[in-house]
Amino acid sequence: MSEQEQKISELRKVRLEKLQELKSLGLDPFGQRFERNTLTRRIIDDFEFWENQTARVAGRIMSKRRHGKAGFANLQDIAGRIQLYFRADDLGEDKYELYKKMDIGDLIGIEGQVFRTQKGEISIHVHDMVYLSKALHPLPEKWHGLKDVELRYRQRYVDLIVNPEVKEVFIKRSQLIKEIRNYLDDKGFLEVETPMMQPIPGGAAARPFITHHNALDMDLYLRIAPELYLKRLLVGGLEKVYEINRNFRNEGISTRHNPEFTMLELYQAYADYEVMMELTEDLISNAAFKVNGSLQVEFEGHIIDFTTPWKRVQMLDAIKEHTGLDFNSLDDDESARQGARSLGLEVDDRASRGEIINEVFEARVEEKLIQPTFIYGHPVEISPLAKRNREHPELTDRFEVFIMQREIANAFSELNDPIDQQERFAKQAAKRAGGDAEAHMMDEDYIAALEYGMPPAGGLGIGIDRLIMLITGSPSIRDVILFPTLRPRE
RNA sequence: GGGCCAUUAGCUCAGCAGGUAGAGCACCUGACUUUUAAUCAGGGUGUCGGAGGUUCGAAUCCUCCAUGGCUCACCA
Repeated sequence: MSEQEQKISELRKVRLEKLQELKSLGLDPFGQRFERNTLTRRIIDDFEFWENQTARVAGRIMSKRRHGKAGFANLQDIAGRIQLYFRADDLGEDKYELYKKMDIGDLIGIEGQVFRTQKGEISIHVHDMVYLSKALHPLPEKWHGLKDVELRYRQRYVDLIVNPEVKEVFIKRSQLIKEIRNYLDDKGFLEVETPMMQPIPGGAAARPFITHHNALDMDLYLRIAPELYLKRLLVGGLEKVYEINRNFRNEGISTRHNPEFTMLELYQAYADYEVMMELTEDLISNAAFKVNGSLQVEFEGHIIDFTTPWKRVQMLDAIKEHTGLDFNSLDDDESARQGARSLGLEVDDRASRGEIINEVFEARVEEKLIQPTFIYGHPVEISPLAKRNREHPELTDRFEVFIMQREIANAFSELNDPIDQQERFAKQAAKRAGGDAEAHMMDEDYIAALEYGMPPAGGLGIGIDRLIMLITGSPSIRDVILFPTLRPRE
Protein backbone atom coordinates (compact mmCIF):
# COMPACT_ATOMS: atom_id res chain seq x y z
CA MET A 1 0.00 0.00 0.00
CA SER A 2 2.60 2.49 1.14
CA GLU A 3 6.05 3.25 -0.19
CA GLN A 4 7.10 -0.19 -1.23
CA GLU A 5 3.93 -0.71 -3.16
CA GLN A 6 4.49 2.54 -5.03
CA LYS A 7 8.06 1.60 -5.78
CA ILE A 8 6.91 -1.41 -7.77
CA SER A 9 7.53 1.07 -10.51
CA GLU A 10 7.62 0.02 -14.12
CA LEU A 11 5.10 -2.81 -14.19
CA ARG A 12 2.71 -0.94 -11.97
CA LYS A 13 3.23 2.40 -13.71
CA VAL A 14 2.38 0.90 -17.06
CA ARG A 15 -0.83 -0.51 -15.67
CA LEU A 16 -1.77 2.75 -13.98
CA GLU A 17 -1.33 4.46 -17.35
CA LYS A 18 -3.60 1.90 -18.96
CA LEU A 19 -6.10 2.57 -16.22
CA GLN A 20 -6.02 6.28 -17.04
CA GLU A 21 -6.48 5.51 -20.73
CA LEU A 22 -9.61 3.51 -19.97
CA LYS A 23 -10.95 6.38 -17.91
CA SER A 24 -10.18 8.93 -20.61
CA LEU A 25 -12.14 6.76 -23.05
CA GLY A 26 -15.09 7.15 -20.70
CA LEU A 27 -14.90 3.53 -19.59
CA ASP A 28 -15.11 2.36 -16.01
CA PRO A 29 -12.06 0.19 -15.29
CA PHE A 30 -13.84 -1.20 -12.22
CA GLY A 31 -17.16 -2.02 -13.81
CA GLN A 32 -20.62 -2.95 -12.74
CA ARG A 33 -22.85 -5.97 -12.42
CA PHE A 34 -22.53 -8.31 -15.38
CA GLU A 35 -25.22 -10.86 -16.20
CA ARG A 36 -23.65 -14.10 -17.31
CA ASN A 37 -25.63 -16.79 -19.07
CA THR A 38 -23.23 -19.63 -18.38
CA LEU A 39 -19.85 -20.70 -17.01
CA THR A 40 -16.77 -21.63 -19.01
CA ARG A 41 -16.88 -25.27 -18.03
CA ARG A 42 -20.49 -25.71 -19.07
CA ILE A 43 -19.75 -24.54 -22.58
CA ILE A 44 -16.93 -27.03 -22.90
CA ASP A 45 -18.91 -29.87 -21.35
CA ASP A 46 -21.91 -29.22 -23.56
CA PHE A 47 -20.45 -27.93 -26.79
CA GLU A 48 -23.18 -29.66 -28.81
CA PHE A 49 -25.67 -27.29 -27.28
CA TRP A 50 -23.50 -24.19 -27.21
CA GLU A 51 -22.01 -24.31 -30.72
CA ASN A 52 -22.95 -21.09 -32.54
CA GLN A 53 -24.90 -19.90 -29.51
CA THR A 54 -24.21 -16.59 -27.83
CA ALA A 55 -22.40 -16.95 -24.53
CA ARG A 56 -21.91 -14.28 -21.89
CA VAL A 57 -19.13 -15.11 -19.46
CA ALA A 58 -17.00 -13.18 -17.03
CA GLY A 59 -13.67 -13.89 -15.41
CA ARG A 60 -9.99 -13.27 -15.26
CA ILE A 61 -7.64 -13.12 -18.24
CA MET A 62 -4.96 -15.76 -17.66
CA SER A 63 -3.05 -15.65 -20.93
CA LYS A 64 -2.98 -13.74 -24.18
CA ARG A 65 -1.66 -14.41 -27.69
CA ARG A 66 -1.88 -11.62 -30.21
CA HIS A 67 -1.39 -11.91 -33.95
CA GLY A 68 -1.66 -8.54 -35.59
CA LYS A 69 -5.32 -7.80 -36.12
CA ALA A 70 -6.58 -10.85 -34.29
CA GLY A 71 -5.72 -12.69 -31.15
CA PHE A 72 -6.59 -15.08 -28.38
CA ALA A 73 -6.87 -14.99 -24.62
CA ASN A 74 -7.86 -17.46 -21.93
CA LEU A 75 -10.51 -16.49 -19.46
CA GLN A 76 -10.85 -18.21 -16.09
CA ASP A 77 -13.93 -18.35 -13.91
CA ILE A 78 -14.90 -20.51 -10.92
CA ALA A 79 -15.59 -23.51 -13.15
CA GLY A 80 -12.51 -23.49 -15.38
CA ARG A 81 -11.11 -21.75 -18.44
CA ILE A 82 -12.14 -21.09 -21.99
CA GLN A 83 -10.34 -19.55 -24.92
CA LEU A 84 -11.53 -16.23 -26.33
CA TYR A 85 -10.98 -15.15 -29.92
CA PHE A 86 -10.79 -11.45 -30.76
CA ARG A 87 -10.83 -10.19 -34.34
CA ALA A 88 -10.46 -6.53 -35.24
CA ASP A 89 -12.83 -6.84 -38.23
CA ASP A 90 -15.66 -8.18 -36.09
CA LEU A 91 -14.98 -6.27 -32.93
CA GLY A 92 -14.31 -2.85 -34.40
CA GLU A 93 -11.10 -0.87 -33.99
CA ASP A 94 -12.08 0.66 -30.65
CA LYS A 95 -12.90 -2.59 -28.93
CA TYR A 96 -9.91 -4.26 -30.51
CA GLU A 97 -7.73 -1.58 -28.92
CA LEU A 98 -9.21 -2.60 -25.60
CA TYR A 99 -8.15 -6.17 -26.27
CA LYS A 100 -4.67 -5.00 -27.19
CA LYS A 101 -4.35 -3.05 -23.95
CA MET A 102 -5.80 -5.83 -21.83
CA ASP A 103 -3.40 -7.29 -19.27
CA ILE A 104 -3.15 -10.77 -17.87
CA GLY A 105 -4.98 -10.61 -14.57
CA ASP A 106 -7.72 -8.22 -15.72
CA LEU A 107 -11.32 -9.15 -15.02
CA ILE A 108 -13.60 -8.72 -18.02
CA GLY A 109 -17.04 -9.71 -19.19
CA ILE A 110 -17.57 -10.79 -22.78
CA GLU A 111 -20.30 -11.82 -25.15
CA GLY A 112 -19.67 -13.88 -28.25
CA GLN A 113 -20.39 -16.92 -30.34
CA VAL A 114 -19.19 -20.33 -29.33
CA PHE A 115 -17.14 -22.14 -31.98
CA ARG A 116 -14.27 -24.54 -32.42
CA THR A 117 -10.95 -23.40 -33.85
CA GLN A 118 -9.06 -25.12 -36.66
CA LYS A 119 -6.90 -26.80 -34.02
CA GLY A 120 -10.07 -28.02 -32.33
CA GLU A 121 -10.21 -25.83 -29.25
CA ILE A 122 -13.64 -24.74 -28.07
CA SER A 123 -13.60 -20.95 -28.01
CA ILE A 124 -15.77 -17.88 -27.91
CA HIS A 125 -15.61 -15.46 -30.83
CA VAL A 126 -15.95 -12.21 -28.89
CA HIS A 127 -18.12 -9.44 -30.31
CA ASP A 128 -18.40 -7.34 -27.18
CA MET A 129 -16.35 -6.88 -24.04
CA VAL A 130 -16.52 -4.79 -20.90
CA TYR A 131 -14.00 -4.08 -18.16
CA LEU A 132 -14.98 -5.43 -14.76
CA SER A 133 -11.73 -4.81 -12.90
CA LYS A 134 -8.37 -3.62 -14.06
CA ALA A 135 -5.50 -5.47 -12.39
CA LEU A 136 -2.65 -3.24 -11.27
CA HIS A 137 -0.38 -6.06 -10.22
CA PRO A 138 0.94 -8.78 -12.53
CA LEU A 139 0.17 -12.43 -11.87
CA PRO A 140 2.88 -14.99 -11.23
CA GLU A 141 4.31 -16.89 -14.12
CA LYS A 142 1.88 -18.95 -16.19
CA TRP A 143 3.94 -22.11 -16.28
CA HIS A 144 5.33 -22.49 -12.76
CA GLY A 145 2.55 -20.69 -10.92
CA LEU A 146 3.21 -19.41 -7.40
CA LYS A 147 5.58 -21.74 -5.57
CA ASP A 148 6.93 -19.65 -2.71
CA VAL A 149 5.02 -21.12 0.22
CA GLU A 150 5.22 -17.98 2.25
CA LEU A 151 3.65 -15.92 -0.52
CA ARG A 152 1.08 -18.65 -1.13
CA TYR A 153 -0.13 -18.37 2.46
CA ARG A 154 0.18 -14.62 2.80
CA GLN A 155 -1.47 -13.96 -0.55
CA ARG A 156 -3.81 -16.90 -0.73
CA TYR A 157 -5.91 -15.02 -3.28
CA VAL A 158 -3.02 -15.18 -5.74
CA ASP A 159 -2.46 -18.84 -4.90
CA LEU A 160 -6.12 -19.53 -5.68
CA ILE A 161 -5.96 -17.66 -8.97
CA VAL A 162 -2.93 -19.41 -10.39
CA ASN A 163 -2.83 -22.83 -8.73
CA PRO A 164 -5.96 -24.77 -9.70
CA GLU A 165 -5.22 -27.69 -7.37
CA VAL A 166 -5.39 -25.31 -4.42
CA LYS A 167 -8.88 -24.29 -5.39
CA GLU A 168 -9.78 -28.00 -5.62
CA VAL A 169 -8.66 -28.63 -2.05
CA PHE A 170 -10.84 -25.87 -0.66
CA ILE A 171 -13.82 -26.92 -2.75
CA LYS A 172 -13.40 -30.42 -1.33
CA ARG A 173 -13.14 -28.98 2.15
CA SER A 174 -16.46 -27.25 1.71
CA GLN A 175 -18.05 -30.40 0.28
CA LEU A 176 -16.76 -32.55 3.09
CA ILE A 177 -18.17 -30.30 5.78
CA LYS A 178 -21.46 -30.14 3.94
CA GLU A 179 -21.59 -33.96 3.76
CA ILE A 180 -20.93 -34.22 7.47
CA ARG A 181 -23.79 -31.82 8.16
CA ASN A 182 -26.11 -33.73 5.84
CA TYR A 183 -25.21 -36.99 7.48
CA LEU A 184 -25.79 -35.75 11.01
CA ASP A 185 -28.92 -33.81 10.16
CA ASP A 186 -30.37 -36.94 8.55
CA LYS A 187 -29.68 -38.83 11.78
CA GLY A 188 -31.63 -36.28 13.77
CA PHE A 189 -28.73 -34.33 15.26
CA LEU A 190 -29.29 -30.69 16.06
CA GLU A 191 -26.58 -28.24 15.06
CA VAL A 192 -25.92 -25.75 17.85
CA GLU A 193 -23.53 -22.93 18.63
CA THR A 194 -21.90 -22.59 22.03
CA PRO A 195 -19.60 -19.88 23.39
CA MET A 196 -16.27 -19.23 21.73
CA MET A 197 -15.41 -16.91 24.64
CA GLN A 198 -15.56 -18.76 27.91
CA PRO A 199 -14.87 -17.73 31.51
CA ILE A 200 -13.38 -21.18 32.19
CA PRO A 201 -11.83 -22.96 29.22
CA GLY A 202 -12.52 -26.68 29.43
CA GLY A 203 -13.06 -29.87 27.52
CA ALA A 204 -9.42 -30.46 26.56
CA ALA A 205 -5.90 -30.33 27.90
CA ALA A 206 -4.42 -27.24 26.30
CA ARG A 207 -3.25 -23.71 26.95
CA PRO A 208 -5.84 -21.10 26.03
CA PHE A 209 -5.72 -17.64 24.53
CA ILE A 210 -6.86 -14.91 26.90
CA THR A 211 -8.84 -11.85 25.97
CA HIS A 212 -10.60 -9.16 27.94
CA HIS A 213 -14.12 -7.82 28.00
CA ASN A 214 -14.06 -4.11 28.83
CA ALA A 215 -17.65 -3.47 29.91
CA LEU A 216 -17.68 -6.48 32.22
CA ASP A 217 -14.05 -5.87 33.11
CA MET A 218 -13.31 -9.56 33.01
CA ASP A 219 -10.90 -11.90 31.29
CA LEU A 220 -12.35 -14.42 28.91
CA TYR A 221 -10.69 -17.36 27.21
CA LEU A 222 -11.08 -18.39 23.62
CA ARG A 223 -12.43 -21.87 23.83
CA ILE A 224 -10.14 -24.87 23.58
CA ALA A 225 -13.18 -27.13 23.07
CA PRO A 226 -16.97 -26.82 23.14
CA GLU A 227 -17.37 -30.07 25.07
CA LEU A 228 -18.64 -28.91 28.46
CA TYR A 229 -21.25 -26.63 26.91
CA LEU A 230 -22.51 -29.32 24.56
CA LYS A 231 -22.92 -31.69 27.48
CA ARG A 232 -24.86 -29.05 29.39
CA LEU A 233 -27.24 -29.26 26.45
CA LEU A 234 -27.59 -33.00 27.05
CA VAL A 235 -28.66 -32.14 30.58
CA GLY A 236 -31.13 -29.74 29.02
CA GLY A 237 -32.68 -32.52 26.99
CA LEU A 238 -31.25 -31.78 23.55
CA GLU A 239 -30.48 -35.44 23.06
CA LYS A 240 -28.41 -35.33 19.88
CA VAL A 241 -26.32 -32.23 19.27
CA TYR A 242 -23.29 -31.27 17.23
CA GLU A 243 -21.17 -28.25 16.54
CA ILE A 244 -18.64 -27.64 13.78
CA ASN A 245 -16.50 -24.65 14.49
CA ARG A 246 -13.16 -23.29 15.54
CA ASN A 247 -11.16 -24.16 18.63
CA PHE A 248 -8.19 -22.09 19.75
CA ARG A 249 -5.11 -23.44 21.44
CA ASN A 250 -2.16 -21.34 22.44
CA GLU A 251 0.52 -23.79 21.42
CA GLY A 252 3.16 -24.46 18.84
CA ILE A 253 2.57 -24.33 15.11
CA SER A 254 3.52 -27.24 12.89
CA THR A 255 2.44 -29.11 9.79
CA ARG A 256 -0.29 -30.65 11.96
CA HIS A 257 -1.17 -27.71 14.22
CA ASN A 258 -2.67 -24.31 13.59
CA PRO A 259 -3.61 -22.13 16.59
CA GLU A 260 -7.19 -22.04 15.37
CA PHE A 261 -8.56 -25.22 13.89
CA THR A 262 -11.92 -26.68 13.08
CA MET A 263 -13.47 -29.38 15.18
CA LEU A 264 -16.62 -31.42 14.95
CA GLU A 265 -18.03 -32.43 18.30
CA LEU A 266 -21.21 -34.41 18.71
CA TYR A 267 -23.08 -35.96 21.61
CA GLN A 268 -25.75 -38.60 21.59
CA ALA A 269 -27.79 -39.28 24.73
CA TYR A 270 -28.29 -42.91 25.79
CA ALA A 271 -25.46 -44.07 23.54
CA ASP A 272 -21.90 -45.02 24.45
CA TYR A 273 -18.45 -45.15 22.91
CA GLU A 274 -19.20 -48.27 20.91
CA VAL A 275 -22.10 -46.52 19.23
CA MET A 276 -19.64 -43.71 18.53
CA MET A 277 -17.26 -46.16 16.86
CA GLU A 278 -19.91 -47.22 14.43
CA LEU A 279 -20.95 -43.67 13.81
CA THR A 280 -17.35 -42.51 13.31
CA GLU A 281 -16.39 -45.06 10.69
CA ASP A 282 -19.69 -44.67 8.90
CA LEU A 283 -19.53 -40.87 8.92
CA ILE A 284 -15.94 -40.62 7.74
CA SER A 285 -16.11 -43.34 5.11
CA ASN A 286 -19.33 -41.89 3.72
CA ALA A 287 -17.95 -38.37 3.57
CA ALA A 288 -14.70 -39.54 2.00
CA PHE A 289 -16.58 -41.45 -0.65
CA LYS A 290 -18.88 -38.55 -1.43
CA VAL A 291 -15.96 -36.16 -1.84
CA ASN A 292 -13.44 -38.38 -3.62
CA GLY A 293 -15.73 -40.91 -5.27
CA SER A 294 -13.56 -43.61 -3.72
CA LEU A 295 -12.85 -45.19 -0.35
CA GLN A 296 -9.14 -45.21 -1.10
CA VAL A 297 -6.90 -42.18 -1.13
CA GLU A 298 -3.16 -41.84 -1.59
CA PHE A 299 -1.26 -40.06 1.13
CA GLU A 300 2.53 -39.73 1.19
CA GLY A 301 2.98 -42.95 -0.74
CA HIS A 302 0.43 -44.96 1.27
CA ILE A 303 -2.99 -45.99 0.08
CA ILE A 304 -5.40 -45.21 2.89
CA ASP A 305 -8.47 -47.41 2.79
CA PHE A 306 -11.58 -46.10 4.56
CA THR A 307 -13.56 -49.29 3.93
CA THR A 308 -15.43 -50.32 7.09
CA PRO A 309 -15.28 -51.91 9.58
CA TRP A 310 -12.04 -50.47 10.89
CA LYS A 311 -9.62 -52.33 13.07
CA ARG A 312 -10.28 -52.07 16.82
CA VAL A 313 -7.40 -52.57 19.21
CA GLN A 314 -7.30 -52.17 22.95
CA MET A 315 -4.58 -49.66 23.88
CA LEU A 316 -2.66 -52.07 26.12
CA ASP A 317 -2.82 -54.75 23.42
CA ALA A 318 -1.45 -52.31 20.87
CA ILE A 319 1.43 -51.47 23.18
CA LYS A 320 2.12 -55.15 23.76
CA GLU A 321 2.02 -55.85 20.05
CA HIS A 322 4.47 -53.11 19.11
CA THR A 323 6.80 -53.08 22.10
CA GLY A 324 6.41 -56.46 23.77
CA LEU A 325 5.60 -54.64 27.00
CA ASP A 326 2.54 -56.00 28.83
CA PHE A 327 1.13 -53.39 31.18
CA ASN A 328 -1.42 -55.89 32.46
CA SER A 329 1.40 -57.37 34.52
CA LEU A 330 2.91 -53.97 35.38
CA ASP A 331 0.14 -52.98 37.74
CA ASP A 332 1.69 -50.25 39.85
CA ASP A 333 3.35 -46.92 39.10
CA GLU A 334 6.87 -48.06 39.85
CA SER A 335 6.86 -51.19 37.69
CA ALA A 336 5.19 -49.18 34.91
CA ARG A 337 7.98 -46.59 35.09
CA GLN A 338 10.62 -49.30 34.91
CA GLY A 339 8.86 -50.94 32.00
CA ALA A 340 8.88 -47.69 30.04
CA ARG A 341 12.53 -47.09 30.90
CA SER A 342 13.38 -50.55 29.62
CA LEU A 343 12.22 -49.27 26.23
CA GLY A 344 14.65 -46.38 26.47
CA LEU A 345 12.06 -43.75 27.32
CA GLU A 346 12.69 -41.00 29.82
CA VAL A 347 10.09 -41.10 32.56
CA ASP A 348 9.36 -38.63 35.33
CA ASP A 349 9.54 -40.19 38.80
CA ARG A 350 6.11 -38.74 39.61
CA ALA A 351 4.45 -40.15 36.49
CA SER A 352 1.56 -42.50 37.23
CA ARG A 353 0.95 -45.80 35.49
CA GLY A 354 -1.78 -44.33 33.31
CA GLU A 355 0.36 -41.42 32.21
CA ILE A 356 3.17 -43.81 31.37
CA ILE A 357 0.89 -46.02 29.33
CA ASN A 358 -0.06 -42.95 27.35
CA GLU A 359 3.56 -41.91 26.87
CA VAL A 360 4.62 -45.33 25.69
CA PHE A 361 1.71 -45.42 23.30
CA GLU A 362 2.52 -42.01 21.84
CA ALA A 363 6.22 -42.72 21.59
CA ARG A 364 6.14 -46.24 20.17
CA VAL A 365 2.73 -47.11 18.77
CA GLU A 366 1.21 -44.04 17.11
CA GLU A 367 3.79 -44.03 14.33
CA LYS A 368 2.81 -47.60 13.41
CA LEU A 369 -0.85 -46.80 12.79
CA ILE A 370 -1.36 -46.15 9.09
CA GLN A 371 -4.78 -47.56 8.20
CA PRO A 372 -7.85 -46.33 10.10
CA THR A 373 -7.64 -47.89 13.55
CA PHE A 374 -9.68 -47.52 16.72
CA ILE A 375 -7.49 -47.54 19.80
CA TYR A 376 -9.67 -47.93 22.89
CA GLY A 377 -9.35 -48.23 26.64
CA HIS A 378 -7.38 -45.13 27.67
CA PRO A 379 -6.17 -44.72 31.26
CA VAL A 380 -8.44 -42.68 33.47
CA GLU A 381 -5.66 -40.22 34.43
CA ILE A 382 -5.49 -38.83 30.90
CA SER A 383 -9.25 -38.94 30.36
CA PRO A 384 -10.83 -36.71 33.00
CA LEU A 385 -14.18 -36.45 31.22
CA ALA A 386 -14.65 -40.09 30.22
CA LYS A 387 -16.64 -42.80 31.97
CA ARG A 388 -14.68 -45.57 33.64
CA ASN A 389 -14.75 -49.06 32.22
CA ARG A 390 -16.87 -51.30 34.40
CA GLU A 391 -14.41 -54.21 34.60
CA HIS A 392 -11.28 -52.05 34.67
CA PRO A 393 -12.03 -48.82 36.53
CA GLU A 394 -8.48 -47.57 35.95
CA LEU A 395 -9.32 -47.46 32.24
CA THR A 396 -12.06 -45.58 30.44
CA ASP A 397 -14.57 -46.35 27.74
CA ARG A 398 -12.76 -44.13 25.31
CA PHE A 399 -11.24 -44.45 21.87
CA GLU A 400 -9.16 -42.48 19.44
CA VAL A 401 -8.98 -43.03 15.70
CA PHE A 402 -5.54 -43.02 14.13
CA ILE A 403 -4.92 -42.75 10.42
CA MET A 404 -1.51 -42.13 8.90
CA GLN A 405 0.03 -41.79 12.39
CA ARG A 406 -2.32 -38.93 13.14
CA GLU A 407 -5.05 -38.70 15.72
CA ILE A 408 -8.18 -37.95 13.74
CA ALA A 409 -10.95 -38.54 16.26
CA ASN A 410 -11.42 -38.86 20.00
CA ALA A 411 -14.54 -40.22 21.65
CA PHE A 412 -15.87 -41.72 24.82
CA SER A 413 -18.76 -42.69 26.96
CA GLU A 414 -19.34 -39.43 28.78
CA LEU A 415 -18.79 -39.28 32.50
CA ASN A 416 -22.16 -38.33 33.98
CA ASP A 417 -21.40 -38.94 37.66
CA PRO A 418 -21.01 -35.48 39.21
CA ILE A 419 -19.16 -36.81 42.23
CA ASP A 420 -16.57 -38.68 40.18
CA GLN A 421 -16.33 -35.67 37.87
CA GLN A 422 -15.72 -33.39 40.84
CA GLU A 423 -12.88 -35.65 42.01
CA ARG A 424 -11.35 -35.79 38.54
CA PHE A 425 -11.42 -32.02 38.28
CA ALA A 426 -9.82 -31.80 41.71
CA LYS A 427 -6.96 -34.01 40.55
CA GLN A 428 -6.54 -31.88 37.46
CA ALA A 429 -6.57 -28.73 39.57
CA ALA A 430 -3.83 -30.21 41.72
CA LYS A 431 -1.70 -30.89 38.64
CA ARG A 432 -2.40 -27.37 37.53
CA ALA A 433 -1.25 -26.03 40.87
CA GLY A 434 1.86 -28.16 40.38
CA GLY A 435 2.69 -26.27 37.20
CA ASP A 436 0.86 -28.17 34.47
CA ALA A 437 -0.57 -25.30 32.42
CA GLU A 438 -2.60 -27.71 30.32
CA ALA A 439 -4.47 -29.44 33.13
CA HIS A 440 -8.19 -28.79 33.42
CA MET A 441 -9.55 -26.00 35.56
CA MET A 442 -12.27 -26.75 38.07
CA ASP A 443 -15.65 -25.91 36.54
CA GLU A 444 -18.20 -25.75 39.35
CA ASP A 445 -20.98 -24.70 37.05
CA TYR A 446 -20.46 -27.81 34.94
CA ILE A 447 -20.58 -29.99 38.05
CA ALA A 448 -23.81 -28.25 39.04
CA ALA A 449 -25.23 -29.07 35.61
CA LEU A 450 -24.31 -32.74 36.05
CA GLU A 451 -26.08 -32.74 39.39
CA TYR A 452 -29.32 -32.13 37.57
CA GLY A 453 -28.68 -35.41 35.78
CA MET A 454 -27.01 -35.94 32.44
CA PRO A 455 -28.07 -38.98 30.47
CA PRO A 456 -25.41 -41.57 29.71
CA ALA A 457 -24.09 -40.51 26.33
CA GLY A 458 -21.53 -41.09 23.65
CA GLY A 459 -19.46 -38.11 22.57
CA LEU A 460 -17.15 -37.70 19.59
CA GLY A 461 -14.68 -35.12 18.35
CA ILE A 462 -13.17 -35.13 14.86
CA GLY A 463 -10.38 -32.82 13.76
CA ILE A 464 -11.81 -31.55 10.52
CA ASP A 465 -8.59 -30.03 9.18
CA ARG A 466 -6.71 -33.26 9.65
CA LEU A 467 -9.47 -35.26 8.05
CA ILE A 468 -9.37 -32.94 5.06
CA MET A 469 -5.60 -33.31 4.88
CA LEU A 470 -6.09 -37.06 4.53
CA ILE A 471 -8.89 -36.85 2.05
CA THR A 472 -7.07 -34.37 -0.17
CA GLY A 473 -3.60 -35.86 0.30
CA SER A 474 -2.28 -32.61 1.78
CA PRO A 475 0.86 -33.05 3.90
CA SER A 476 0.51 -29.76 5.81
CA ILE A 477 -2.44 -28.36 7.73
CA ARG A 478 -1.66 -25.01 6.11
CA ASP A 479 -2.66 -26.51 2.80
CA VAL A 480 -6.22 -26.98 4.02
CA ILE A 481 -6.66 -23.70 5.94
CA LEU A 482 -7.24 -20.72 3.69
CA PHE A 483 -5.41 -18.24 5.87
CA PRO A 484 -3.10 -20.11 8.26
CA THR A 485 -1.63 -18.22 11.18
CA LEU A 486 1.60 -16.41 10.22
CA ARG A 487 3.69 -13.71 11.76
CA PRO A 488 2.95 -10.35 10.24
CA ARG A 489 5.65 -9.15 7.94
CA GLU A 490 8.11 -6.55 9.25
C1' G B 1 11.49 -22.28 22.14
C1' G B 2 15.98 -25.71 20.06
C1' G B 3 18.45 -27.69 15.48
C1' C B 4 19.02 -27.64 10.09
C1' C B 5 17.90 -25.12 5.50
C1' A B 6 16.16 -21.05 2.50
C1' U B 7 15.63 -15.65 1.10
C1' U B 8 18.74 -12.75 -6.05
C1' A B 9 13.78 -8.89 -11.34
C1' G B 10 6.48 -9.08 -10.78
C1' C B 11 6.97 -14.93 -10.93
C1' U B 12 10.25 -19.55 -11.48
C1' C B 13 15.28 -19.95 -10.90
C1' A B 14 20.89 -19.63 -12.29
C1' G B 15 25.20 -17.03 -10.49
C1' C B 16 29.14 -18.42 -4.58
C1' A B 17 37.45 -20.82 -5.68
C1' G B 18 35.29 -12.66 -3.59
C1' G B 19 36.11 -8.60 -9.13
C1' U B 20 30.39 -5.11 -8.85
C1' A B 21 24.15 -9.38 -11.53
C1' G B 22 21.82 -13.23 -15.53
C1' A B 23 17.96 -16.73 -18.06
C1' G B 24 12.84 -18.13 -19.03
C1' C B 25 7.99 -16.30 -18.30
C1' A B 26 5.64 -11.54 -17.47
C1' C B 27 6.29 -6.37 -19.14
C1' C B 28 7.57 -2.35 -23.11
C1' U B 29 8.36 -1.21 -28.84
C1' G B 30 7.53 -3.26 -33.75
C1' A B 31 5.79 -7.41 -37.33
C1' C B 32 2.05 -11.10 -37.87
C1' U B 33 -6.29 -12.08 -38.97
C1' U B 34 -7.68 -19.64 -36.04
C1' U B 35 -3.04 -19.33 -32.03
C1' U B 36 -2.29 -22.17 -27.64
C1' A B 37 4.29 -22.71 -23.01
C1' A B 38 2.28 -18.87 -30.48
C1' U B 39 6.48 -17.07 -33.37
C1' C B 40 10.12 -13.30 -35.03
C1' A B 41 13.22 -8.55 -34.15
C1' G B 42 14.67 -5.21 -30.29
C1' G B 43 14.50 -3.39 -24.83
C1' G B 44 16.72 -5.57 -18.08
C1' U B 45 12.80 -3.17 -15.42
C1' G B 46 17.14 -5.17 -9.31
C1' U B 47 18.29 -1.82 -1.94
C1' C B 48 20.93 -9.75 -4.45
C1' G B 49 15.70 -10.14 2.96
C1' G B 50 17.88 -6.13 6.75
C1' A B 51 22.07 -4.22 9.71
C1' G B 52 27.07 -4.55 10.93
C1' G B 53 32.03 -6.76 9.99
C1' U B 54 36.45 -8.81 7.10
C1' U B 55 38.59 -7.05 2.36
C1' C B 56 41.51 -2.66 -2.36
C1' G B 57 36.75 -4.92 -3.64
C1' A B 58 31.02 -8.79 -0.88
C1' A B 59 25.00 -11.49 -3.95
C1' U B 60 29.34 -14.70 -2.66
C1' C B 61 33.10 -15.02 3.61
C1' C B 62 31.77 -13.86 9.18
C1' U B 63 28.18 -12.01 13.08
C1' C B 64 23.47 -10.44 14.55
C1' C B 65 18.38 -9.62 13.18
C1' A B 66 13.74 -10.60 10.23
C1' U B 67 10.48 -13.90 7.67
C1' G B 68 9.45 -18.74 5.93
C1' G B 69 10.15 -24.21 5.41
C1' C B 70 11.45 -28.95 7.58
C1' U B 71 12.26 -31.16 12.26
C1' C B 72 12.31 -31.86 17.78
C1' A B 73 9.53 -30.43 22.03
C1' C B 74 3.82 -29.51 23.22
C1' C B 75 -0.79 -30.51 21.59
C1' A B 76 -5.53 -32.14 17.88
